[in-house]
Amino acid sequence: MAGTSNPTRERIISAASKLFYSEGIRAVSVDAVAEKAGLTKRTLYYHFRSKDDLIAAYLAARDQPNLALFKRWFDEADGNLSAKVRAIFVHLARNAGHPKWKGCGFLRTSAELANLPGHPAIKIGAAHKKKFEAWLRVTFEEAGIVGAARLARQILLLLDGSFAVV
Amino acid sequence: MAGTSNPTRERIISAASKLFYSEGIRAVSVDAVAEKAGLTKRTLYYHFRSKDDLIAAYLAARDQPNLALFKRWFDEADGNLSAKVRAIFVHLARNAGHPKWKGCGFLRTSAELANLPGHPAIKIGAAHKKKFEAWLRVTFEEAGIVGAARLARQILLLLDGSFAVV
DNA sequence: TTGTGTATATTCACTGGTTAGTATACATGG
DNA sequence: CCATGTATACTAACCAGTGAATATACACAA
Repeated sequence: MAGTSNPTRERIISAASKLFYSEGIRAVSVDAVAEKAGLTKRTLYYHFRSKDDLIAAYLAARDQPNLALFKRWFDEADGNLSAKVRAIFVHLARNAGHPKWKGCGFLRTSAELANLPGHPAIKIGAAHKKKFEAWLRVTFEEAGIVGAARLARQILLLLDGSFAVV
Repeated sequence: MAGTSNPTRERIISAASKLFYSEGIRAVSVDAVAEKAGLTKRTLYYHFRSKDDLIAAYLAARDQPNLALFKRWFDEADGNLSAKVRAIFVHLARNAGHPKWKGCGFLRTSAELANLPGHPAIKIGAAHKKKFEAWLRVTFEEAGIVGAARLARQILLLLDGSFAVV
């Protein structure tokens, strides 16, 4: 049931994650994911109904860790609120210098699936963004910032811009 | 020779433009482009060496008109420099409301081709961005803005953020 | 004017390879 | 014996790119 961590399933998601992120979703075949995970495509299809399901699971698995990472960057930064927000961008810039950096997985996925507006993966990406924006807004509100919602929105805009590659 | 406008070639690019932008590059087959252009795939391959060539031509064809549009939005806006910059974002926001809006074609293309770093289309996209940033910088410099380059860079960042979909 | 050659442009039919997804059988532990 | 999980081997579709033939147009010689 929900929450039951299935090691095989997680191994598949982990393999998919690496391949989908570095190569792109449409460029990676289900066979390639299965091979990377060390099992057969048929086994993969036992754990996932379809490739679309796998894509959705890939993004869903990135959701929490990604948010947690951002929050950690924020929390662990010294200084006032402004410095903490800046810390997120600084860390991001550092990551972007890494050769494996390929931009935001959520943004890239939604770019690839732009012709499938109802795709579950796109909904997951949108929800991810909304969660982060909401967290920012609440954080600003608790700090007594006026126009917290507006500021959160602007920061998200800048963040998406930073995420853009090329 | 260069500059010789070939109507068939342009018809193909026009068809490719519509399909690539609305559906995504990898989701659109060469056959589909040929059919949309009202000719055979083989004819398409007479005018373009490969699909990659066609992709590059698609982006190259978007380069000048896109820049011209942004400049026009800027030039035709009333008010001071700040208002003129804001006009770009206002127009963009209006476009983004249109149902056909799918974000920035250059960004989306480079997202789809992220696994092919040397692809000519990616270079065209990068050059497009650089051109616009350079134009912004020169415009700011002529207006006597201090830190024109820095400001141009920041605006581009915001712009990319605005372009992001989802 | 007529015939002929040549470059441009277009088509039909095909190949070789890849892909998402499946039918079926085999294992293994409770 | 049965549920869970895994593998082999397949299908049906799709797709980028090609070989070979054909049509059109224009230049130039007879």
